[in-house]
Amino acid sequence: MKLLVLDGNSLVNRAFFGIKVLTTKDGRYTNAIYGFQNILLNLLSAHKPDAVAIAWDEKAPTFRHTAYDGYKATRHGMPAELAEQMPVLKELLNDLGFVQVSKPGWEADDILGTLAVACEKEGGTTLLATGDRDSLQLVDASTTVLLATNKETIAMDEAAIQEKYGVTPPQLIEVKSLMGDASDNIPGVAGIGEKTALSLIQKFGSLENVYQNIDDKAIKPKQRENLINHRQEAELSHMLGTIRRDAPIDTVPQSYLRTEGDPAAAAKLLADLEMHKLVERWGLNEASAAASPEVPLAALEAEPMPFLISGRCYLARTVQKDAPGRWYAVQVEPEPAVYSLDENRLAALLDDGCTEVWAFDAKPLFRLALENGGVGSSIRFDGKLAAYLLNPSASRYEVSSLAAEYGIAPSFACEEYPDAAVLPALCQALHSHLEEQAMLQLHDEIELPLARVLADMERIGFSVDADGIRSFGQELTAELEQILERIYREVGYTFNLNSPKQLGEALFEKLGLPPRKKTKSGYSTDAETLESLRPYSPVIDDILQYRTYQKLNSTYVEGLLKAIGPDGRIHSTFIQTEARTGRISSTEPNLQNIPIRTELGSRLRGFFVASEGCELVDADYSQIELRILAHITGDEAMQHAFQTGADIHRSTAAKIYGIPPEDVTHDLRTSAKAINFGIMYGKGAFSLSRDLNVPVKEAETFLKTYLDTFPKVDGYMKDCIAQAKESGYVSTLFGRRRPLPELASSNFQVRSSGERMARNTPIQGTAADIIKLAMVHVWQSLRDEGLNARLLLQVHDELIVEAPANEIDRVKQLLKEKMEQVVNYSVPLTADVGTGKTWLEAH
DNA sequence: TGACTCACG
DNA sequence: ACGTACGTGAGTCAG
Repeated sequence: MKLLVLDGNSLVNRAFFGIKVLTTKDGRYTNAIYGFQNILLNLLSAHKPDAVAIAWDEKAPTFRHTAYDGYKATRHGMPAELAEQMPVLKELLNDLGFVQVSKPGWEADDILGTLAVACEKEGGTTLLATGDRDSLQLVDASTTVLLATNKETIAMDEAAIQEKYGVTPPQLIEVKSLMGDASDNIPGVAGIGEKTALSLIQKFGSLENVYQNIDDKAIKPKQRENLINHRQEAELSHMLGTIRRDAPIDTVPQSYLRTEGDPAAAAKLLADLEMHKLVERWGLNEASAAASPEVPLAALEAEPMPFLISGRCYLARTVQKDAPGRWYAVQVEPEPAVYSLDENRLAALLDDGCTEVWAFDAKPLFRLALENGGVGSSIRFDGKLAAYLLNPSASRYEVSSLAAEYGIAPSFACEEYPDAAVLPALCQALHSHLEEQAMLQLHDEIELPLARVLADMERIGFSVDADGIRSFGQELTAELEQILERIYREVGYTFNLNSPKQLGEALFEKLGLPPRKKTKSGYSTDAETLESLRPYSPVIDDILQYRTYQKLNSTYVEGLLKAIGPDGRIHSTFIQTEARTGRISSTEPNLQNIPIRTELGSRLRGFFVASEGCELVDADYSQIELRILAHITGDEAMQHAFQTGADIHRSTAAKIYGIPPEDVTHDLRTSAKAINFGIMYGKGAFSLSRDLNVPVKEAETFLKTYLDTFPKVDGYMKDCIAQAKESGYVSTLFGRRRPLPELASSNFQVRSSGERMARNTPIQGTAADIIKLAMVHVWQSLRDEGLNARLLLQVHDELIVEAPANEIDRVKQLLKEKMEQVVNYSVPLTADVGTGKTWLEAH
């Protein structure tokens, strides 16, 4: 018999603190329930026990508590977010057929100890799963502790404990009675820590024997004094630290065999907790199907589409790793049918004029249509975009998991395309949710048409001067070699400069520079740290320069060269369902972070060029986020500055200091600029003071003056957070939502972060909405006017168009007009337009 | 795979 | 007292 015993309280704590935020749609916390199941499932599959017992602490007072009042007095109560999950978890485990055990006055680890003894008596073995090192004392020939750490689970048997601590498992009690345990309020002997305690027990074997040999010369005089003075505490600690093995519980190992439980109830509960994947992992699929009302199943096999569908059809692609899957079409009326589709049929369907296409992931369909001379005019709905709008925080959007999430049951069976059976109902559910949440317009007028624009941008690509990039790379490589040689000479040995760990050792150990910040794994060596070390050694300048050059060379020169297609152009992928604020992102390669802030880096933009006979037209919004802030808050002073075309940072500085704008010095303007941006992100006095190089006190006053000067900004931010706490989400001016479960956290850090997201998302998100809508308008106008100019790239507040020479003037005008007129707010939007042969010139 | 660093808005 | 600015993606190291 192999018995697995879980220390429920210890593991649920690990699960709770290990997973940041996880809630159901209506705001119930589920992270501990989820994490605990993960741990349990992993244990089951790794160790395949015959029986499982899950042990829980019962509420205080515990047995050992009564013996010593200080015991556990300092242990924090369970956070409310965890406490609310406990009864649900216990119910779930019960439904899953696990036996749970607890006893008033006894702790989970006493139950662990008791069961280990019981199992051994029967000739079995026991695995004790816990996150608490205390339980290591229970290890013996038939008992192994599976110690869950932050990273992994380590199996600790007698040999492992001997190797790690140099003592036997029972001797760990002796060690602890000397060193104590602050978290458990076990006093130990003052002045004796882990090192001393271990070496004493290694030498003398037990607490008692230490006192028997108290005059031994191995014990230092000071330690001897402490030992003698605190003998009582040591003996008390010994009692407190000994896990009991006689808890009055059922000690027949067979009692812990897993029962059938109530699979239907478990499936229902998991569905309610929105943990649809876990239904499958627990093997409850049939139970959940049985629990749902019977549906007549029409068995269908996919067949090649014999004719054009007229009416509505649903399109999706099979999910497979690292490759695009196969497209299939689902028809509901007049009879359910599933068809496999080749590209020709697909392209025909997308513009046939008598079919309405509801797709899941429309962008590749738009691309296919565009490649075949169409525009995808039949595409009306995209389930993936809908799912993103409904919850932009998900990490992926897939038909199967969304169907489970939205409670969709298969309406027929299709072996070849299992998702086909839920696709129509899923799309309909997503559509009605969008409607309920007033986001249908966002889908119809922004996201779906934008998918077509992005498909076109990906298809067209951005022409680059490959030779130029290569020779720039050679310059960098040559320079890098020299810098590297100098650095090695100055440090005195060669090492891997790309390794922050090795660099830290070189700087702070070999050269003895003063360390500043610490990271989780050693010394911090980021640019800010290095900057502050510049006065100490000339090597710092070289390292900073190396970093800059290395970044340019590996990420940009090498990265971009790899991405050039056979047509000499770079075709990035734009992801519309990634950013939680509503922005789009760019990958493989990322064209939204090409350097510009330094002269050297910006040279790369010179290699992004217009094709033969064309020029680039670049337009970027001026201060779009601050303008949105001015509009959204209704602050008259800020609005006035934008309405009169003033320099916003100068005018902010003038208002704050009560001086005429012309008296604003460069430094004052810089501070105003920092605070203007800081406000939107929820920056505090601490970091503002660091940015501006002034004392925190001064930054505090400055911040307060700002908020007094712009009271509506202050009011807006407060309202924004209060409203978000009330509703659980924030919205942009276009109605795009972002749920913020972090706001309900009792953890200061998590909650504060949620509050900053609540301040920033409406602004960043509204800006994203605006430029997205502008892109749709620009793309459509270029088409309508029969121009050959093409949108190439969006960089959050900037659009880049490639236009034939004869279209330049019209395109400049069109871009500016469409971008500025996309909304009519209380402050004007302005776009600055430039042209040139390269991106560097045009911007 | 996660941590670190750094490029952009 | 907490820890200290929002949102991204990519290259590199090290366990």
